[in-house]
Amino acid sequence: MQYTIAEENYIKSVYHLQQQSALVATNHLAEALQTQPASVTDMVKKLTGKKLVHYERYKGVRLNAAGKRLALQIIRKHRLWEYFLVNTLEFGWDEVHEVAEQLEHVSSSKLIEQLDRFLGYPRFDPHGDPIPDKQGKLAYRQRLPLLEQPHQQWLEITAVGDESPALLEMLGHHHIQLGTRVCVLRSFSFDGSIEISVADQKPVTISNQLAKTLLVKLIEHE
Amino acid sequence: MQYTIAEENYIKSVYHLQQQSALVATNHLAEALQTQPASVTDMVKKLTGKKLVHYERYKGVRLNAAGKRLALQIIRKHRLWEYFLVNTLEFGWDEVHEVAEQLEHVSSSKLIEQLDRFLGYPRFDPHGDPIPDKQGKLAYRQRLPLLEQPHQQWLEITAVGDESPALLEMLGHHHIQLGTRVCVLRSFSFDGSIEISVADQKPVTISNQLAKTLLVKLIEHE
DNA sequence: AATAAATTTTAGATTTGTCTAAATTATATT
DNA sequence: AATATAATTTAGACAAATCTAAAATTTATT
Repeated sequence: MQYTIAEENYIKSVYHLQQQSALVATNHLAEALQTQPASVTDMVKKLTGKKLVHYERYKGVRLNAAGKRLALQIIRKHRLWEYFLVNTLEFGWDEVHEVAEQLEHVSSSKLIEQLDRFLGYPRFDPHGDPIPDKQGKLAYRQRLPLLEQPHQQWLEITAVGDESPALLEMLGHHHIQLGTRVCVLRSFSFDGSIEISVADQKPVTISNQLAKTLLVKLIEHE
Repeated sequence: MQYTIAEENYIKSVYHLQQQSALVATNHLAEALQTQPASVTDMVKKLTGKKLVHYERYKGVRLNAAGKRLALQIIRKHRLWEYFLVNTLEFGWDEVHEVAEQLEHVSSSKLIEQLDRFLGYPRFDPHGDPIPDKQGKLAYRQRLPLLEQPHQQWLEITAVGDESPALLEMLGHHHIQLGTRVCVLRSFSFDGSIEISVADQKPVTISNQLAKTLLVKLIEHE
């Protein structure tokens, strides 16, 4: 079956909001989709009719198995396009979201399979989020807030919490990218900032806010 | 200004139909767009309001300067995507139209400029049709029906008259592609078929229909 | 437990793009 | 030139996706 762009956007939003709370509230969806709660109620009824979500009046929505499958397909397309835009067309991080938002609704399974192949079956998008494979499987990788990591332990940046130009600028300034290795040296109680080593550069201090936005994995031994 | 997908499709159709007759009839547009004449009248009025076409009741439509500019932008996107699908993602000729039809409506000037750059600024799409440049300029290349060419003259296939799987199969059989060199040896009055040399292969006979569909340019001397 | 506040749904309207059927205008035929 | 035929437009309706305002339900507060 084919779905409209509006339907696909709702399904994707429900998927993302479900990560936080199993039942998604009408107002949350409305906020995420920049629309009115009344519109959400209407659409949710339609999606219920199409057997993509489970819905109870005044309670909330959640995806059923078919909805989850669809959501993962859309997210797969979105993230593959983001990877393409950054790695093939040399877009910046912060410029890809809007465009991928449009490209994700192009429907052609051959297109997406060939794109995946061309890109070399990447498993993570430019923000470190996993790209679902053809079956909807997500690769796992630790994503722990840098802020809360033990000191004197080498870590690798695996993802970023947002995709704003402001964050990209900040990271450029500190020569930090996905894959960069860092090590927490100490934390300052005054403002919650921390001092870190970045690869083999001399130590720098980064704000609490930045340290919360950067996600890392522990480097075991190597 | 941003246009809807429906508006863009109308503009593109008017552009193509204008190649045949300066004023485009309501019924022709309806046929091309697989819709009802009444719907065409409605939309044409809207496009008139948006200052993209000139329209006179019961007479017909034609694009004005702004409409032509828009049409060329859409065609540029369509053909660049077709080129991408064939040359980068290894689609067959006959599989690209539908997908390009969707991709052409993705709106991001950066996307299309970067795609153009990545592809090496191609000037012709996989069917031999010219790709408008950023300014809407079309490269010129002869496209003469192979059927009507003088004998004993080397020719190069520059374009094909349709993009059906059937034609692609036929060309594969004869080892003919865009760029292939051919030479007309003789014509048969019985069924209008012609005998040709294909590159350095031994001569073959092709149907009148095929000879009308293949477009060529004369090879001057070389 | 009663009531106030917040959330959600319903009812009715709007816009976009389409449709059918009827009316109008242009073109072709006798 | 009159009339038949074809093409086009108008009028009125419909589905999708949205909106506002009012009603219903749930949750929080006293």
